[in-house]
Amino acid sequence: MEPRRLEEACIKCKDRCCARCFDDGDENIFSCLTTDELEMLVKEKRHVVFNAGETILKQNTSASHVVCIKRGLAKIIAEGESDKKLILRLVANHAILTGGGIFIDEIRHFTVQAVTQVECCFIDSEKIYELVSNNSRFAFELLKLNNQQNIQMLNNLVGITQKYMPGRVSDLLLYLKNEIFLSNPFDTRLSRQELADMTGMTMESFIRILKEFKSSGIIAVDGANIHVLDEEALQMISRKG
Amino acid sequence: MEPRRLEEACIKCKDRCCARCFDDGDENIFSCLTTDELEMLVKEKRHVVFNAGETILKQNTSASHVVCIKRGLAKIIAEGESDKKLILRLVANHAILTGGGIFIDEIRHFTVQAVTQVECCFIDSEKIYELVSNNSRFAFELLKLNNQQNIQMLNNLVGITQKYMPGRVSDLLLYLKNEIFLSNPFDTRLSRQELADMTGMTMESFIRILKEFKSSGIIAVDGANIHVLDEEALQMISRKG
DNA sequence: CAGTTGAATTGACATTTGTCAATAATATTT
DNA sequence: AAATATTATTGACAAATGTCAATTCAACTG
Repeated sequence: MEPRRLEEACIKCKDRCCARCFDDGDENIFSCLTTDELEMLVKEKRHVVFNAGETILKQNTSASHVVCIKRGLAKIIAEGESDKKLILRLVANHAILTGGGIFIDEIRHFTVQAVTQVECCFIDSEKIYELVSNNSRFAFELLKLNNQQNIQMLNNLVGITQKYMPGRVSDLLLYLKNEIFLSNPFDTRLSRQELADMTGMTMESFIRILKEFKSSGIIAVDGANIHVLDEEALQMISRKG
Repeated sequence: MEPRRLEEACIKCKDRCCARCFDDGDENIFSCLTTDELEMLVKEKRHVVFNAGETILKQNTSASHVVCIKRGLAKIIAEGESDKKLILRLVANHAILTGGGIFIDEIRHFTVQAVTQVECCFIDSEKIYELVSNNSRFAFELLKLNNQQNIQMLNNLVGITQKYMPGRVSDLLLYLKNEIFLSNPFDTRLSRQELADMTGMTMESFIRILKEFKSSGIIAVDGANIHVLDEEALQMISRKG
């Protein structure tokens, strides 16, 4: 199957692939929808595949759609002045991306870019509004999602402002291992620059910390493949700052 | 009138002081409530006055209530390891504080402390849940509020990670002038340490930048009183990083 | 009012982090 | 495989920021 490009309508979705996709898991904010609501949600959605490196959502564009990631890995980037970038977090499987400005200014406050090939659905924001209006459990779920992101960002903010680089790198490694890849030698698919952009430091500094960890026997590194050998140590370093 | 201390039930609220308070302004998330809903919300609330310096909400305690600030100024603090603090933002007049963990873990993710004397109301979280369930416009407003805080924190994160100290101090001064005090010579009521804690830098560094700005004629400083003389310059410094 | 306390300021210096340039490694193209 | 790009690594150095200690200033206490 060849990777397809932008904006192919999800014709094959007659099999309700999305409905099923949106169904599974307890974490799923769509699990509270009735079949009718799910049908409505899915009806006019657009199923799109992005190749690695492609931009899924662009910061500062208007936000008329919500995106659900069905497969693949993407990075959320806050673009600052000049060329500075901060990667806020990675998103995988069933993540929902509202662009940050939904309900307010309808502007996207960050860019989302595919790390691997990403299969996702574009859903009209109107549908989300409609669901919030008609299904209070859904509103609840959305609030929950929002708050989770808020807390994650708060922790990020505190970590980045209060920890030295080794602590931040530890946090990143633990995050990748335990929250994103869920396996131990894990293949980040990310360049050193991108990893550095997740910690708010320069690539060179990041590489140096990584090297220290490597020579201390805390991790093993082979290219983009990282193996955490001593998680305790990482946690210690994370705590110590 | 003597300042009163914790947890005085709002008996004098027979005059519906809060209903009125919660009524005014378009920004108010309660403006969409019916009279009945407002009565319900206000009925068992507790009206509390905190003196300057007192802790209104404490991080890591359980979050059974939402707090509405009716009068005064408070600071929102993320407490990190050791003694490090990061002041996330200031809240005044009609702010609603959910503690960050509402709908999720019911834990407060930050501390709120009174800067001036603060008059506020404690409302049972259950009531908020009830309103979200029954009034979709309210759910909407709450989502909006959440997203606003999210965006603000995002901007904060980007600023703190990507700007040098002069840029961060500029941002702080503009924030205080244009979003909190809304007047030009403004009296921060905050110590140098607190101002520094809003920018993620040490007090000494903060003082040095302030001194530079002062000797450049960009601001005039007299104790906690700050006068922005050249806002253009601040904006320039903010942009330049 | 003298004495005491805590905050604000300053200076000297150490540490952390970033910058720039060179080199090595890896991937991509021809 | 050679040539070319891109990415990763390293080193030397500069700049930004933090730390510590001394001093000044302002507010409060008795």
